[in-house]
Amino acid sequence: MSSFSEEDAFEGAVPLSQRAAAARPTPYLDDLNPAQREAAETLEGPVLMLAGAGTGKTKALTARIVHLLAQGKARPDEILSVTFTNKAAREMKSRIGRMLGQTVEGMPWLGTFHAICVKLLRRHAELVGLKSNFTILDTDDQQRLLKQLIVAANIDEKRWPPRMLSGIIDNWKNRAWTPDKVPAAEASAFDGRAQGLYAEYQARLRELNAVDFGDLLLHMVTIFQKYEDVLARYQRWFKYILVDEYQDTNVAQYLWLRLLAGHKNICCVGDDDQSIYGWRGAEVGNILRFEKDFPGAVVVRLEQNYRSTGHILAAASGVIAANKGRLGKTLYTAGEDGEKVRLIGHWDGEEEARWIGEEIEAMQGGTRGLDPMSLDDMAILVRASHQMRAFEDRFLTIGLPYRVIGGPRFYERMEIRDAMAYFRLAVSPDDDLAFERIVNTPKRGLGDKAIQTIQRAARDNGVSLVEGARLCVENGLLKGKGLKELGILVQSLDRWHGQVTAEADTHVELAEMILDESGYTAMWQNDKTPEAPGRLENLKELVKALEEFENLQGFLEHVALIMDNGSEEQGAKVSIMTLHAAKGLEFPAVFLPGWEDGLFPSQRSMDESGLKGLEEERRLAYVGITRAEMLCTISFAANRRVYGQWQSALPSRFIDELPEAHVEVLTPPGLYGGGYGAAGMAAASPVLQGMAGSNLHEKASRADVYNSPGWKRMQSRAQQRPMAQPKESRTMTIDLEAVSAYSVGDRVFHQKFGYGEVMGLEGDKLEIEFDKAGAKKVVARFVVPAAQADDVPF
DNA sequence: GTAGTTGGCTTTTTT
DNA sequence: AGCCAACTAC
Repeated sequence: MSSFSEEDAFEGAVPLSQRAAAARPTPYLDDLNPAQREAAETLEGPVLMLAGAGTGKTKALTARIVHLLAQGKARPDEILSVTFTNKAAREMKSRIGRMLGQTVEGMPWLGTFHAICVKLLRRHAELVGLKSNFTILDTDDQQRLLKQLIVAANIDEKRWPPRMLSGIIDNWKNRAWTPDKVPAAEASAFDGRAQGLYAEYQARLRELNAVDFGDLLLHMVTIFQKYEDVLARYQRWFKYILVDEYQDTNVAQYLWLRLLAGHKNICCVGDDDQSIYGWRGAEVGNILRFEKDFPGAVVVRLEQNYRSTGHILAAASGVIAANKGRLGKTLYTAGEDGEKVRLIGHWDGEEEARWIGEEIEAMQGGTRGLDPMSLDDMAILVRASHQMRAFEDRFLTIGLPYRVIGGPRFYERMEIRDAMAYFRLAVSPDDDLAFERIVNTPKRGLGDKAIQTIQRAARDNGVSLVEGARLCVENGLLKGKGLKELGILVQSLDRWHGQVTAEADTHVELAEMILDESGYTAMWQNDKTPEAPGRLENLKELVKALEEFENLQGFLEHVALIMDNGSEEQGAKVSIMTLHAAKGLEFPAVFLPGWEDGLFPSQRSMDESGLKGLEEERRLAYVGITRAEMLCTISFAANRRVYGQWQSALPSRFIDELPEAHVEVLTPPGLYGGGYGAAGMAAASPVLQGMAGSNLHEKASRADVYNSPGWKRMQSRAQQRPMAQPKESRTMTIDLEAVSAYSVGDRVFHQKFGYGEVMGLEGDKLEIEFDKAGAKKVVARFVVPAAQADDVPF
């Protein structure tokens, strides 16, 4: 064994790390600050590590694990170390590996709650009526199953959509309520039928030998509560427990941890100020209650921030201070104050995107007075994903490379899920959900009626759908094309299953064969839609990913839990993502657009959760600001199109909570008269309502912003830097005229698509047949008459 | 059984 | 506005 072997540690042989470190017994503790060091060294008893943003908690956490190992307190497989995401687990693994100077194969219990629960549940599945080879359903499978139950129960699925039911059930599972434990107070949910449907759903899952994500934890909690011997065994086994992002734990996870920890050595790491997942069941209360739950707990505060400048930290602290019921931390930095947080207001969302685009280009070129910065070092963090669109549109037109983080995941794409369904069926022919998914994909002439026939045959005979299909074929219960095709499908499934078992070919070849013989690849090859080539590409990637696994089973096992994104693209790009997706990340320069009341804080959040919701939004603001290392720019727009309707809004109340001393106001008076914050806007707004976009400067109201240092600085800068204002008003004029400016037959030029001819007019959009790029509908202001193409600055 | 059309909904997201 | 799901017309 080449790695840190379990036997070595167990037999008492001195591990390499320890031998090499004989002179300095704990080199991994050397560069920790006192708080980090205390967190890493307090091994016995409950410890709460309150780690503010950017205070090096992962460093402390990894040092703690290394310390445990080096001190011989536990073997690598006796440490339970839980994270929320696979990414976090991976990072932790690689950091421990780096610290130890070797790979960490001996830490089988470092992983996500779900991954660890799968491992445990496979061992004890029979205790909750499952077989150990149960399948894990994702959200999509779950909802389709619920829909079937809703339809079967004769419930109007319009009024009571499956989505809602799945939400209710997830919620209950998050609180560790099995169907029989749902409190009476909740009985009215879903027209009073949720509880019954929940019970039915669980029964159906058991029939299918399947679990959903929530079940992974729920079943384990059930087992631990019911079978003391099983629990005791794991309590003894896990000598030390570590939990990352403790503020994000839900009730089920909390119970799971408490059961496993007993009253022993548990170290929870988290930050109550960064709890932003309340809406999916996270209980901030868990971290707030820690000292009560674990008497004698040592609380260590990590407050020295290594990420952000003084002004940025002060601004973030100022905002979060408005929240009640915090454990309380004071972040400080030994570094410089740096630039103040910049604040700017815009006329509308498009202008905001335009301005940010220009700022990014300026920063990239070093024109902002700072050193040139890579696009990789900049990020735009938005509250809701639909806000990304404005930036994508804008960046596409100016040719600024960007990447969207967190969009639809690779394994959630339709073609991948279809392919996976085929693989699942090949491995386990009784996977009914997979069968339903692909039985008519590609089209085999098997519609609703045929599927009902198959289902009836299966149900009547108490067999799986594949067997039901076989019966239908044998007894000629279907007709024509469908019958023939179904016969072929059943035969193919038999053959593939045979090969999985026989392992005659490699699984990669088998996978290719399945996709080929099923006609699935051909389906996309014959598809003329623009996304078809991409889908084929994804399928290739899927097959490539298979190579890293021993066999199909192993692959399916992993994929259910590890929903990673596809390959990383090359080249420097600006990142665009939601605030939620940004947690845990950091960037030298961060843009925080859309700080308007109703959007951020989100109206919905406040309506649904009141003060609690508002406070979570505020934590989100805190998370956003603390992502920035050097430069943080907050912006808002007076007008924005929401669901197709123009709406005006006031600046976010969080803007008023920013401590003035740490903010520089950039708002150009041409656009906004007011000082900053809601008060200023309220005054400026009526004026703005009446403006058509052309004469913005004349109508702007005067206010104290003219006297602010920020404005003075702006003015002095206006000459060095082509600022938004004069250029914008010109572009806006083009906007308004654009619709009428073209007629059918005009030759036009588009930044990205090149030259083309106008074929039609549609609102503010033009239908253009581009010479190279083909037919497209393009917003009129993105094109110019072909004759002017050379001298229009985009 | 499929293709085009209309109507409702719209935060955040990991596993 | 834009997306998805369900419905209606072939």
